[in-house]
Amino acid sequence: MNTLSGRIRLDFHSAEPLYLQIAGQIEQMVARGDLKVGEQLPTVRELATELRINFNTVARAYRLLDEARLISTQRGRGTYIWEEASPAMLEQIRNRRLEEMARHYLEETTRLGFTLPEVIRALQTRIEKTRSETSAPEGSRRGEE
Amino acid sequence: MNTLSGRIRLDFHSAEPLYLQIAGQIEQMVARGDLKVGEQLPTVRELATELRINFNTVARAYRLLDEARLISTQRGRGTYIWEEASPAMLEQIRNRRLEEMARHYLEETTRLGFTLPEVIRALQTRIEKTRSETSAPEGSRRGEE
DNA sequence: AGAAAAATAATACATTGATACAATAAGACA
DNA sequence: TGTCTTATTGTATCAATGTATTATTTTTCT
Repeated sequence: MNTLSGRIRLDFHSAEPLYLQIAGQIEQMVARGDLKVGEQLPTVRELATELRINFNTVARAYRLLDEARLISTQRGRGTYIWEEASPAMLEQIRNRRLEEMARHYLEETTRLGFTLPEVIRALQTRIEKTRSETSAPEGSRRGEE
Repeated sequence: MNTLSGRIRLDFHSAEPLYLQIAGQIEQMVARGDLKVGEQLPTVRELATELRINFNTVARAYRLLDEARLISTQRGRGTYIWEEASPAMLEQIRNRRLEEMARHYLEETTRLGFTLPEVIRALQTRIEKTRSETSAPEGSRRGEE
């Protein structure tokens, strides 16, 4: 039995979609401190059974919160409250990650003995490859809506 | 305590599966020469405990590298860096790593919602920063970390 | 009413974890 | 020395988890 169970109330008559109701209520619980950092949420199937809805609807709510960096969904493991729940810090963290990844990319490639031109070249190649992959096929994308 | 312990970093938020992260980082170490031919890797359970994951996930990474003839897994004995890893093969691995690093860099940054210009910009910034650090000699920057 | 879009559900899938198993090594003991 | 037992190693199988794709239902708009 998880913390969430029995604490989410769905209004099936509401104009607000179920997945938004779920996401909103979880958001509130985090804001109130009812859900603490690192805490595990019920699985999509558990919560879906509780609420008598399809687990994909719960998954959609989770994905929304995941993209907002409020929770962390991990395939095969479960979903957890994100370690950094502060909205103010998010942008800073995000930018720091960008710097970190750039630094890491440079460090590791040059440590392998590649020259700067080679490293940049590899990135360009990859960019072009990604372009042709995402434009050509009948694209399934993630960040839609 | 094995060479690997404490040198593999997992990102549980990444879209990249854990077993691929592990395999990739081991490959990286071999390409860098941090892991030498014949050297024993930690057991699947050891490494799994370190990383706080299930040992089957480590086993999967090992199996991947085993199939690629980079390591040799032996039931009841342990896993070792493959004895007959030819220089040509190491070179191949090295190039594969370059591609992988580029792909990973792009994937993770765009997953965080950064645009291509932002990503490239971050890399340029980092390059310049590195330049000024290495030319203005505060020190022998070696391969630490 | 009919078409388009959004929300929800159904199904198949990939990743991770739990558990039991098989092979090898190491030590005990006759 | 030889064999037995035990511990340690990777392997196989299946369950549990979130994800992706597609279909169906519901809502919205004209």
